[in-house]
Amino acid sequence: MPLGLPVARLRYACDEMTATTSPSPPSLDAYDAGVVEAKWRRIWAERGDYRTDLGSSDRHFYNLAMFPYPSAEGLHVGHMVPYSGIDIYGRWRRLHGDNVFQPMGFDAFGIHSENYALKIGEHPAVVMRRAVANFRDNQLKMIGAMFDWDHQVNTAEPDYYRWTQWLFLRFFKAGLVEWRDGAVLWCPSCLTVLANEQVEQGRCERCDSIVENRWLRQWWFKITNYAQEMLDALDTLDWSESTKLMQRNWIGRREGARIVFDLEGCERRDVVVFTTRPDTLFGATFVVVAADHPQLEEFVPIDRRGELNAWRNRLPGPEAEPDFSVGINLGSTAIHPVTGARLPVWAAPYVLYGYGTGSIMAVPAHDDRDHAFATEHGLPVVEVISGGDVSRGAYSGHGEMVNSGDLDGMPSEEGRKRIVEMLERSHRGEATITYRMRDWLISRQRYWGPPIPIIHCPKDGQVPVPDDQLPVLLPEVRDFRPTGTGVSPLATVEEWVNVTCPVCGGPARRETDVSDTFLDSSWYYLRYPSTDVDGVAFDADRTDRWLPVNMYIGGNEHAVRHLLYSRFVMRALHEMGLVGAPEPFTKFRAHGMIVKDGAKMSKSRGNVINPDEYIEKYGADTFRLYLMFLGPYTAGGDFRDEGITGVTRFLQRVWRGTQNATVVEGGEDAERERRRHRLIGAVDEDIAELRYNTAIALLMEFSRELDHEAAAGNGRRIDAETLLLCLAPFAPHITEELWQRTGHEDSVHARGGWPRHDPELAARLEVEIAVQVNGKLRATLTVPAGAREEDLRQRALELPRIVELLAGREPRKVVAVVDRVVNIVI
RNA sequence: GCCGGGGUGGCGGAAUGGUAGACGCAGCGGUCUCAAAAACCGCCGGGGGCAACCCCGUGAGGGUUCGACUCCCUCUCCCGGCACCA
Repeated sequence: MPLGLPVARLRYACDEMTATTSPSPPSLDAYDAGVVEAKWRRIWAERGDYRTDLGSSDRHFYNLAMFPYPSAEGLHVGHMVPYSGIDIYGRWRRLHGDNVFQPMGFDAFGIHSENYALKIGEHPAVVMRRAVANFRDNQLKMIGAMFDWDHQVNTAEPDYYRWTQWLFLRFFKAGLVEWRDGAVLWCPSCLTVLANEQVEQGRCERCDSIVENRWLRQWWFKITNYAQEMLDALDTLDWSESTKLMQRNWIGRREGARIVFDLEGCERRDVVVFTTRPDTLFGATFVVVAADHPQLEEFVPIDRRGELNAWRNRLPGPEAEPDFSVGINLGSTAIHPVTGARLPVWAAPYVLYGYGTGSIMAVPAHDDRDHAFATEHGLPVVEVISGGDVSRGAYSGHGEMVNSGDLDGMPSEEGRKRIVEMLERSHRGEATITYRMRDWLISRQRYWGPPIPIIHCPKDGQVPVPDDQLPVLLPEVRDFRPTGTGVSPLATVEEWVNVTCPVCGGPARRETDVSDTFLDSSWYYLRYPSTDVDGVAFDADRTDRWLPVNMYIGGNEHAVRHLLYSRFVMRALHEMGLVGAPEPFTKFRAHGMIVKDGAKMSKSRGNVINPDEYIEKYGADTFRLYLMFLGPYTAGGDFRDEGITGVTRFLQRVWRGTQNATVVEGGEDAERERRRHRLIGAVDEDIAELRYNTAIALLMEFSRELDHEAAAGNGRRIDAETLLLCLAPFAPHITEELWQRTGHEDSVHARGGWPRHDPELAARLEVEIAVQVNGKLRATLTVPAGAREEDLRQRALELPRIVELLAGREPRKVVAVVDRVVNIVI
């Protein structure tokens, strides 16, 4: 970098600094993170510093990170990111005066724990209790977060799942639960059904087995009732845009039309199709019904049913790559609703029963899949929108209509409206909206979950277990292995299954499926504030006071499932009048994922980094700071520990600098006050935006300057205090110790303790202006802040270097920007 | 394939359209020391020059602008999500 006089001066100043820098006074003992951290964790716990008064009407702030799924492996480094991140945010809010509630719990039910228990041959309840104790006492408590352990939650304990069952019954009574047959995805290894969100590319997300299609009677939550509301409400939420976008895509709202085609040659009289492109109606050359359509037999002439069923039994599974050669001509005929043309009716797996109406009008000229299918089976392709070359492939853009009767020559966007109007007039169709999102399948044929609180009575049907008989305890069974027959292992516990019907008193059987783990976690944030209230899932007063959650941090891997289910549950409860707010999380930020060698950390990959050893070796403060300093909080990245010594040195400097900064009187120094106010303002802004890495960089810079000043004997006490307060959210133990050592009796984390920031005092008096010639830096200029453009121009043009470069030429133009730059164009 | 996000020193990363590389790691040089470690200080994108300085440089190419890492277009690679959704 081209540097002139200022550098020379800087060098000189530093040399001087070297001379005056002396080792720490002998009275200063060495910083021992282990001792300091243990001491303060003990004191905080004894004093109950972080027990929240939930009844108080103070400025409340509900600060939450997604709770962990306790597994035998323990928490890895990646888990510590959200917990450190939320704690920094919570401590910062507390310093700003909020009454912060920051609870923690355990998502302890579910297939993951159960699979592990099966593997090691222990009971899941035993494994779970051990894992929870390890997570809490050996790991979570070690990071020095201000979790309020008086309000922890464990979804696998009866005092929690009692209310999960209660919640199920509220939904049941509100008509939001259905027991119905449906095509479900079945994992042949986990031996249970999966929600479609739990299937990735045709494989089970837990065990990677190829999933199968099954037809089972199952419990469903009607989340699709809220598709539009949940989509609309996204606009009101302060969430990471990427997360909102994923939810929008998942909900998948599509505008289009339903169109009726009469049928001939089969039992069924007509078929309704859904299309997003009604403008292509004239290009429909055949109709396709989903291969998994439950009434497919009705679409085929009676004498061909055997053939159809034989074909159906040979279909490839759901994991197969799209194969457009698979299809069967059903032999019946569809009548085009406008032209009256006779179109063949086919069945194929490329059409899905679960979306739209389960049947389509195929327009091979303008849809890639229809084009591929038509090519495979020799079906006609008719172009109805110009703009592409339909002999080579489908053209799905817009254009001018052709081969469309009276509409020829019209832009297709316009034709779309005209065709819908035409269909509505003749009652052959209507404009409609369809969503990609499906209902939530919550049945699991497994053991380790809350039994669904329903009793099947031969006379009264599906009868809810009365509230006063909750919880339906999960029976202790010796053999909890999944059966693979489509029923849960609970079905083998005869004395548990056989009950009397609450309505008629006759013999009846319990529902033997348990509910999806995501149901447990869809309402845990409602439980935290009320864990100490008996007799209700969540106390109305507490809930109104504390919900919605003000800040929620978690991984984007839960962007659709957990966050969507939670929103649905909250919204439904709101509509039932049970909670005041329609949305559970006002603000949500996804943290970045820490990976190791480019892969997600997991035991199976053998790349798990255990945080315990780092905390043991460097201390929790250093570890927290290091994780936050790795990069932008919301970005994530590869875990390396090469840089951790930088943080160690930083804390050493803080330890030394703050204790040696003793100047109280005569420390009025306008320039240092300016620097101090700048620090407060900048750190404040950075924390608010979760820019923890840059906040730490500012603190490092400040601490080095303070350390130099302190070593020279003129470090200001007020600078030390400011540094400690601004650093406190990141490094809670060391700052508390130093706060005490520098003569304070209260806590550095006391509510409302954040240093006052005055933006005017933070403003710079002098600024350095870049002087460019044709956009290239040629000199700099130091001027009073706010100097006018005219003055900047004049001063710049007088600089010797600039005079030299101009060599007498007259500048064509001189651009000046206050406090920034002067650009001389020649 | 579609929808997002990104590509900046040896490395992690900073930069409201205005001095690219803050902060940190590693490296090099130094202070201290009998020595080493620790700690502290300095240097640290590439090239040229004795020096003053000059040229090049934010994935590639083009554009807008007095001025572009930042805005626009095309391409490319990486990461994430969705994926037979009509």
